[in-house]
Amino acid sequence: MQKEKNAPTMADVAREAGVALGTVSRVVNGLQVGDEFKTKVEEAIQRLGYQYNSSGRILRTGNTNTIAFIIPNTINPYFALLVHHINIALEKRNCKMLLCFSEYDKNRETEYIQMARQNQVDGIIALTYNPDLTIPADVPFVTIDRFFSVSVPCVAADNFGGGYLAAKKLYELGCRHLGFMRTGSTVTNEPSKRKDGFVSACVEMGLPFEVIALEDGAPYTEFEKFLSDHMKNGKLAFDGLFLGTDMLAWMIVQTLKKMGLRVPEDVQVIGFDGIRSFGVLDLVVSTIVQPVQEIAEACVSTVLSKHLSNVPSLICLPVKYAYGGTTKE
Amino acid sequence: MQKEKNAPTMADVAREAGVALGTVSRVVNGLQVGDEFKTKVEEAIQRLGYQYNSSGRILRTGNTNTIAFIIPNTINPYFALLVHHINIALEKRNCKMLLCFSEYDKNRETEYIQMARQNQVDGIIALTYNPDLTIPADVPFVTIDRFFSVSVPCVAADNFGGGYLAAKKLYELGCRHLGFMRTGSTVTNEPSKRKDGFVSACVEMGLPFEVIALEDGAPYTEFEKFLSDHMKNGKLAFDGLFLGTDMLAWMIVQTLKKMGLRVPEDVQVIGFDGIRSFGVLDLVVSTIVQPVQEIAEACVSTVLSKHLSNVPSLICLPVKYAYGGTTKE
DNA sequence: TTGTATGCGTTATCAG
DNA sequence: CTGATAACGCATACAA
Repeated sequence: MQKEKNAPTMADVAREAGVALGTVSRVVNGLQVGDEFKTKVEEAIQRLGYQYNSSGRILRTGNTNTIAFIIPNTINPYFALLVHHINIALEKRNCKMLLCFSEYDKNRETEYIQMARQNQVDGIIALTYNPDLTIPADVPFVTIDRFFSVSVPCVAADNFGGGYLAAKKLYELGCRHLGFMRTGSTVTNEPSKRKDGFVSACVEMGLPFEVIALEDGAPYTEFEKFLSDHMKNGKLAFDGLFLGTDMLAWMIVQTLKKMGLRVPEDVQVIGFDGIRSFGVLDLVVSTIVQPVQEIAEACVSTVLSKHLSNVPSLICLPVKYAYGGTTKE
Repeated sequence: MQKEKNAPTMADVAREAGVALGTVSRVVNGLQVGDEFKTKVEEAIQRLGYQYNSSGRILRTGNTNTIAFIIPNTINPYFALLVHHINIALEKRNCKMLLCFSEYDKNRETEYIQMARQNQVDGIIALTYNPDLTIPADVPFVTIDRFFSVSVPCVAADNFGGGYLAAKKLYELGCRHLGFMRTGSTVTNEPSKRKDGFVSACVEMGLPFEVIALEDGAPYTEFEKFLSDHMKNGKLAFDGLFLGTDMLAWMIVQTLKKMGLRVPEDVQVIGFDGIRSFGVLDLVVSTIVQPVQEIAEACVSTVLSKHLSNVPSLICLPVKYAYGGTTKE
């Protein structure tokens, strides 16, 4: 494009219209210009097919109106949803999104942060599990689901409340022996609190419960073993299960069915996230729904706020329960 | 960031290191520099925390190493997969991706094309259903699944072959009365050929078949009506169904089950795309798998090829059948 | 090999 | 209200 057949510049337009360079700039930026001049310039722009060059503008103003968003990938439906809503929230504010896929890779994350700074982004939003990520001090930085320090705002769903709600809901639906299963990063992060809320509710209600928490990468067979270890005479010890994510919940439902158990008749299952099949159809399982849109809004408005100093360091947004076929209703 | 506390520039580094501006540039770009000078510069860069400013470089060189990718959204799992692989293919070539979500909106598409040009991108890859999109002549442009003209390369799966394969496969698996259902854009595009391939195979095999093709946005109830119209004494007229996409296939499977039919015992179902639940688990339905990675590779290598003139105008990549639980196997 | 100087396209500050 | 001109940060052709 511009590289081959060098594109017309403001100088070209000025020459074509018979006005000064500055006047063209003023027309392009919608500043006060005499009607006569304005039309002359606009006609010249049409004739030449002029398009303004953003690098010139950025170089001069230092303003990119761009936010980098660092996320593992877009394959995971929850991440896809997040990307979607972050983009909408940014567009609303006339901002572009520089999307960076970390693929859960530590080095990629730091490279992308560097790249973002080279591109003069106005801020960075990141969802990362990297325990020792160095956060640049000179660019507004907001994280999702992961608390670094009070100087780095973190936006997250009310994970504790969600866990609490799941246990309460299972009880309401008739469950009397609960189980929690999850796989997660070794780093303590906000989603870890799902367990805490669950345990807290169980203790409060005086319900028996068990917990199995595996590290990311642990073989799924360990969950299967956990379940079969709790089978007696074709009956599972649990009548209600809460899973760390919808994905795990979905996998567990398959496993339970293979074991000859009926969901939700024999075991009720609640996941976490609020994933729908194909992104738009029914919920995959009964679940605690993350307020993705609100999370995105909070991230964007926080990262763009002029004074990061008087912004809360942890923004915790309410979740809710939704029926998705794996509970009685 | 750089906006607040203006970041160090090459001039600052040069001053700090006691060398000339050009020397710093040469060090940064990895050109031949005397060892002594080189270390002096590198130390200065460290001390100042210098990061090069990409707008300066772009303005000077005209080279962005960026490709714009225009796609409806990231919610649809197939699009998510595409984004994933396009990004990988670009990274491999040291290119960045400028991701643009059209949300199926005509105006957004043209705006994004304009934006891409303003950002001096080296090329554009687009998946669009806009019938009358104006394709800029001065920037390499590659489309996915949609043929515009011989001067605009189009990359697509072998949709005709996929439809043909689906019909053949259903026959092999014992089906003797086939049905095809799809919903799609009114614009004739590559995916439209899925039907043609299917019909072609049916005719060739002398199999009875029926086709229902609705426009995008048509209510799903029309498909339900189509199915119930073909029920006689609790039996469906079809024993094999081929659907335009995995999403539709999945929905139809739910509907069939609600109608009291067993899949695959009573009706076998094949979809198109190759979607996995949560992006990484099992296939959602038996399906014709799109070669997403190859499509992404083809798009990227085509859009980056220096001489677009001697590039094929339609790149058609082979598909394959995969079992996903909705066929007998 | 290193230093110097110019220009990429734009905005902003001055004069007129 | 408009015209001329100086930066912005960088790569590079040319001079030393």
